[in-house]
Parts: sequence; C-alpha cells; structure tokens
Amino acid sequence: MKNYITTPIYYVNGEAHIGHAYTTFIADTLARSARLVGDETYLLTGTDEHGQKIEEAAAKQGKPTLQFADEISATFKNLWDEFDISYDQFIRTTDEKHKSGVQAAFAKMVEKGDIYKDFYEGNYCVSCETFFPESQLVDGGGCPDCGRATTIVKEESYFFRLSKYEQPLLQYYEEHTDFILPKSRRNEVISFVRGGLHDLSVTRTSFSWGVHMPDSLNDPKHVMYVWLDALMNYITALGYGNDGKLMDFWPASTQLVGKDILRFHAIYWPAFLMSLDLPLPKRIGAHGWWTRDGEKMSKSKGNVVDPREVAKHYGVENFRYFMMREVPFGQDGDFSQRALIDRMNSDLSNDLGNLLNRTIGMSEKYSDFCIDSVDVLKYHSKEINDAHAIISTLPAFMYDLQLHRYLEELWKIFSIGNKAIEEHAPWIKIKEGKTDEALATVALIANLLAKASVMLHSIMPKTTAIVADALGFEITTASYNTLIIANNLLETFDIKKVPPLFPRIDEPLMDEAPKAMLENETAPAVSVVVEMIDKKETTVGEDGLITIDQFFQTSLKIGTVLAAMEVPKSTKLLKLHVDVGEEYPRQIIAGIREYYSAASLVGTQVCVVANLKPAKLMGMLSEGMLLAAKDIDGLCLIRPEKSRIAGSSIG
RNA sequence: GGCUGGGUAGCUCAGCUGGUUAGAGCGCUGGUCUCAUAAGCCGGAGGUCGGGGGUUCGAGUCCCCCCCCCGCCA
Repeated sequence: MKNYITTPIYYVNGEAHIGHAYTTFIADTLARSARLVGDETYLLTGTDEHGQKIEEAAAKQGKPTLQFADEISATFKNLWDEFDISYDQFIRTTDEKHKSGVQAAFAKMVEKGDIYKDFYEGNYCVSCETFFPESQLVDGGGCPDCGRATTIVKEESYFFRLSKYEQPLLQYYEEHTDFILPKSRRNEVISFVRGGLHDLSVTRTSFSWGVHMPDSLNDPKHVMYVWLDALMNYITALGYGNDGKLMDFWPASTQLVGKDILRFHAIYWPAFLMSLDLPLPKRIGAHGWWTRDGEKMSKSKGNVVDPREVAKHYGVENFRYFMMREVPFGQDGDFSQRALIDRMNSDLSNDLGNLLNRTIGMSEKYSDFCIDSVDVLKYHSKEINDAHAIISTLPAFMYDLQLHRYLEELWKIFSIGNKAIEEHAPWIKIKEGKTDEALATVALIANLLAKASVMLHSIMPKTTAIVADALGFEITTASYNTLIIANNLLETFDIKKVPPLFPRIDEPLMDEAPKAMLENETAPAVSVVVEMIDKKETTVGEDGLITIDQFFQTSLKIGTVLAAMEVPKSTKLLKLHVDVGEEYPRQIIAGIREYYSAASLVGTQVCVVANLKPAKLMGMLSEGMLLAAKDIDGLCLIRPEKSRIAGSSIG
C-alpha cells in the first residue's frame, strides 16, 4: 500500500512557531507509523515563497527576494532536521520544477475550459497597492492598513470556474464522509459550499513575484495568485507536469492543515484536482491552534512559544509526546510549562520510565540481567492477551488522527505492567524459592515494554529506540511483525542498564511568558515568584485587575528568620523558622537553597505571605511563603529596606 | 443576525440508539509494598449532569422555552 502524507507548505513571512511544529509532528508520526507497518510512504513538507508580501518584506530588508526566501526557508528546513522529521522531500515554490509543474496544471485547466479572462473588481487602496474584500474595510470604505479611502478598481485577471464544481464537490462530501476531519469542520465546509461558490480570481498583475503564465498564453504580465501556486505543490512534488515519476503516490492518504486554511484545501484544492482529472486526497485533517497559558500567542504580547526553546529545555520527543497526547485532533490546545511537566512526570517518568527501571532493577537482582520469556505465557497469558486487545484498537485511532486516544489507550499497557508487578510481587516469589514465577513476571514486563515501545515508536522514535536497545531488539518492520502482528515474545537477552529515560522535573525550565499587563505597558524584567506553590485559579476579572479588597485578602507580613537549615535529600529546599509576631515562629519551607545558604539567612528579615493555606513539602508543613523575585541571573528575596518589627503588615 | 457544535467531579473530558447506586485521567486525600525516577499498588472524598417546563414506569440521554461558550457565515 502507498502512503502519501503532506504538511502545508509554510509561508516564509516569519520563523517557525509551535503551530508549524505541531502539524509537522503529526505528519511525521503518520509517516513513521505507515513505514513501520511496511507501507511505502512519502512525506512532503516545504515552504510557500511567492506573493506580494514576500516581495515587500525582502525589499524592506534590502535583500533580493529570492535570497530573503532562501534564508527563511532554510530556517524551516533546519528546524525539521533538528527535530529529526523524516520528510522525503522539502519542496519550495521557487523550485524550477514546481513552477513548470504549476504552469502545466494551468495549461490543463485552460484546456478543460475552466479558465477565462475577465476583470477582477474590488476595493483597491492605491497607496498600499492592495485589494481588500468588502468585509475588511474600515469606516465605510477605508483601507484596513493605512485608513485612506479605497476606490473600486478593475484589474484584468484570469478566473477559475469554481462555480462549476459546486455540485460535484457537494456530492463528493456526501459520498466520502471522512474526507474532512474533524466532522465539525466538514459541516462548515459543506454549508459554505451550499451557500454558493463564486469563480476564483487566480492571477494578478500588480506584482511579479510568482509563477508566470505558461508561454502558450503569451500573457507575461500575469502572475499566478498564491493559492493556485501553493496548492499545486502537493502534486508538483511528485513530478506533475514534469517526469511524473512519483505520481503513483497520488492521491494523498492524509493532508494536514491548520483550521485557518481548511477552506482552501477542502474546496479550492479538490476543485482544482477535478479540473485536472486527478483523484482527490483521501482525507484532509484540520487541526486547531495552540494558546499559551490560556492566551492567544502573538508577537506583540511576546508570548510566542519557540519550538526550539521548548525542545532545548525539555527534549524534542517529550515536547512532541505532549502535543500529540494533550489535545484531541481538531481542538485548540494550550501550552503551558505546568501542563507539559505534568504530562512528562506522570506519563513518561512514572508510568513508562519507572516501569523500565523496575524491570532493570529486578532482573539485575534476580537473574543477573538475563531475561527469558520462556515462562511468560505459563503465568501471564492474561496480561499478554489484555495488552494485545489494547494494541488491536490502536490502528483505528491513528487512522482517524486521534493521536491522543491512541496514546491514552497505549498507556494502559504500562498500567497492566505496574499492576502485574504488584500482584505477583517477584521479590516475595524469590524468597519463596519460586524463581521461575518471579522471572516470568519480570520477563512479562519486558515484553509489555517492548510491544508498547513498538507502538509508541512513531511518536517518540529515538526514545523508543533506546528502550528497544535496552530490551535487546530493534524497532523495525520485522520486529513489528513478530512482536505485534504475530504476537511473539522477546528472545532471551540481557537487559541493558540505562539511566532513567525521563528524569522528573520539579520546576519550569524555561522563562515564563510575560504576563498580560495593562495594555501598552512593557513586561517587567522580574516577576514575583511564588515559591513551590502552584498558582491557583483566582477570581481576577478579565481585564486582569483586582480591587484593593482583593489585594488585602493576602496577608503580607515582615518576618525575622530565627533559624534556617537545609532539608536533607533536597537541593532546593530550606527549612526556616520565621518570627511573624505570633506566639510561635512559623515553619516555612522555601525553595531558595540554590541562592541562599542557611547560615546567611539567620537574623535577616523577609516578606511572608501569612495567610496562605499550609502545605506539605517533602512531608514537612510549610506555614507560609516568602516573596522573592527571579530573573535570568537568579533569585533574590524581597526584604524591607530598613528593619521592621516582626509581624508588621505590608500593604 | 443565520447555521453548526457544545455547557457532566477542582482541571481536561467520556457517557451510542432513554434503563440497576453517572465514569476515566490528572489533582487532592487515607493506607500499603519495596523491584523502581518521593515512583508503584489499594481505598476515599468530590457532581441537584447550564436553568426551567414536558413526555415516560424510568432522562445526563427525547421534546419545548431560556441563558452562556466555541466555530463557520453575513
């Protein structure tokens, strides 16, 4: 079976952000999964480089347009290389073969009678040299960019007979109910088409940075308008209009897009394909957006998540796992360090990583690292069967792009493993002399880990390769066939002692996004941090403002540190006794050891949140919290400028 | 304004064609094992299923009205 998976080609007007990474991760996952089961697979990504905006952006930087495009395009390609994306081709719309392919497609559409020349009439801003749709105009006809009055201008243009395809498209949607995913988007597309399709202006004469008309039309002032040019990449990449060498990969199995460009992919693109007498892709998947800490990301807010940054601090595959696991396909997701860390600790460290560690530990103690599956089915056929029952449900989730469900189900295998260890307690069996049984349980876990790793491979390729290596095998189509399809067990092997794959993370590793402040106010260089206590939801209004009463709900007091000691087994915590003017000093556990020695604190004054609900940190009661500020250079305590009586209130 | 989809535990959500005491994960909490990354396992608390009316022996699930949120369109 052939598999052709595409990402959109990314527009080179800015660097890659988390949304680009998300699409590309999904596509890469689908491709790796298809390859693993043995399908011939082709993964395409690339950059969209034409159009007036690029021309202008390059001019602004005083660069030749192509050089500008080269540079931005390279940042995408480099990022995918850093992220180990297994693309087979990185196409650029500035590639010669793409341009000639688009021209061939255009000629074909002309031949079909789907292209005609007319006038594009619209609201034109002379100073911006741009047409704007009625809906974007401001104040009864003003240009949305410069505010000047627009005029109705006619420009010669070629049109594509989109209206001709209204019925064929509707019929196609009707007959192929999973052509557009998720379903809610499908309804939107259908209702849009039902509303009637206008023919599409597909050329411009107002700029020249684009694909020109085929020579046969002898109309050099026209340039292909971006969507026609851009969409064609999916077939020009396969050699359409040229050697056609890879065209047997067409139709695409899955084409991924962001929800904002669904219309182009679910309406225009299929219509173009119909015009070219080519089959339509099997499915178009429209995914949602990512927000950060619940807020929309934007350059002006300065809260854009840089995928490189996340990968650098948390690891590409952990990041990738998070994105795939966190959000149902099609829905918007929220990125926060808290959510990422919770996922990593809970799913990766506790469930998966720790299970591997337990296996290594037991086999070291009980069998000198040797793991033999010989008695697994004798004692644990139930667990193996349960695992396979789970595995058999997985492909459907992958097919429907329900990666989060895929992972949710897959994780149940680790749960089976953890429960089995508890239930069969090998350490007891060993003491009772039931060595076979104990070792069978250890081998069971190894097998569960092996099978789960294979199924997890498309999402975490490198990590699972390490697990597989520790378990004495390699993840390939061959091992997929034996461990998953044939339901076989591992050959006898010596397990490798590997360091914990997913060390637990206690605190955010990156700087947090600047909090939304009053408009136009720049973000402060330092932010007050709340030591070791999660920020809870508050009743702050949407404008981010609180009343003075709300402020005084927090009791802030001056405290004098009477005693301080290091908390054993902790690198971060200090245990303090702080006098806040009460009968007894408070015990406060503060995460400041990396910045303050215990001795240096005794006798100094600090600011204490005095009515904080007591919390237990490492088993010790903490009856308050210290105010401190943190920036790149580290953390410092907030202290009174002059000494005050212990217990003095702040406010 | 029109059309979708949705409002279920602190959070994120699952609950198909109406049927025993409404579920999961995370979080919180009590207990417990020791192979393990303060991880694991067992147990618990927590929901008038947006509001109101109706159909029914029986409704989170069907019907009507209202409120609110997301999306698409205008």
